[in-house]
Amino acid sequence: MRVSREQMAEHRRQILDAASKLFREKGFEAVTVADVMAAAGLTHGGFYRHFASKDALIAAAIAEALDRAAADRRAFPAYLAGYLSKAHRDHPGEGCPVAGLGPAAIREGAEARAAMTEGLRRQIARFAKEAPGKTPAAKRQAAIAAWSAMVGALILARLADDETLSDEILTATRKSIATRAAN
Amino acid sequence: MRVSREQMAEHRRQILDAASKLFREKGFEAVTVADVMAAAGLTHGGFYRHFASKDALIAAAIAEALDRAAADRRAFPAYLAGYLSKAHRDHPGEGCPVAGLGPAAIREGAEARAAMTEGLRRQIARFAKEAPGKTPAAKRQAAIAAWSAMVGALILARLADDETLSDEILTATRKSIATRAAN
DNA sequence: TGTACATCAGTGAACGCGCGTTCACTGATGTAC
DNA sequence: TGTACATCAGTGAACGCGCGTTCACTGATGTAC
Repeated sequence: MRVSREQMAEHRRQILDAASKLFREKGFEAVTVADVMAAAGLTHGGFYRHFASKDALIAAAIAEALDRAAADRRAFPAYLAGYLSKAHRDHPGEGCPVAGLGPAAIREGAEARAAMTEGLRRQIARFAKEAPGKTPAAKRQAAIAAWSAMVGALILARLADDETLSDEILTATRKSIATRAAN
Repeated sequence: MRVSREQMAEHRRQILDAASKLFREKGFEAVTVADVMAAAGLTHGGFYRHFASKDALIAAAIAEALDRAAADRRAFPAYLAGYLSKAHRDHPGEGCPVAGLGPAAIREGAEARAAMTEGLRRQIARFAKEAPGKTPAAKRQAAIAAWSAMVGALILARLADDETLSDEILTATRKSIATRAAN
């Protein structure tokens, strides 16, 4: 049955939230439209009143997750500690969309990649303000290297099936970046 | 029709090579068993004489690609330059299996993840020998941080749809690691 | 070494399941008067 | 403000395609004698 405009907008938000979380946890392909709708408390048939296709949902979910991540305003040291933490490693559903969705987004449509690229730009610009270095170029270089290492370490830590090694990857990269950032 | 034992072994190699390349290029899910067999010059029906399932092929292809990558014996500076190059970024099919298959392997079976973990260990141990640092622990920490940054930068460079930004990610991370390694 | 037979790698059609998408229908919302 | 009607968000069954897997068959390989 028909629902109010406010209700429909709320449903759209629920669908995006569910998709964004499920995609980060299981990947785009392993999550079905029916899974997303069920997680949002709806049935799958109504999906197409909100999105033109699953691909459109993927692009929208990426943009949504990146926007939310950009709202994080912590200073770099706190951000780094949270990023390379066990909690973040173990909860990709609520975690960084670049690490969680980025590798798969390489093969997604133009819209998805454009959103990701914009997310990268924002993150680099944000880190560059606090990065070590005498010139703006040096700061930017340090910001890029730090961000690469953070994303890489989180992915490798999630990949390692040995917890000791996984923890070591987080700790070593965290310390290495923190040491440089303190200069 | 039946083929000789040598021929069959050769076919198995061709299947693994084709799979390893196609998976890195398009991902595990976008590549079908029929795609792999066609790339190996065979028809799909014969696949199950070689592997028990597509999942078994995925695990075998990961192990195969990692073994081949481990055969690279270049010293760190040359390896780094090749790793964070445009050629490597633009040809994932022949590139690093950790960056190309690792993120997707997080959601694969235990065998695939175990092979990846072993690959990580080897790479870290290899880099640690040449890494900067006074103690073995410091060298190992530097090796982990460098490897994280390399994998992360390659993934981010492949993700960015703007070539200028993508090149910048490669160059900035390469310079940053090289500077540290020189200490 | 040659011959007869069993084995089995590879072929291509077929099967069956899962999933994205469509559709007829329901009934509450929104609007026109 | 109240009433009649049109709209349309959501439902759940159904469709159809793609893909992993199976299977009967072929004919060359490998083996027994």
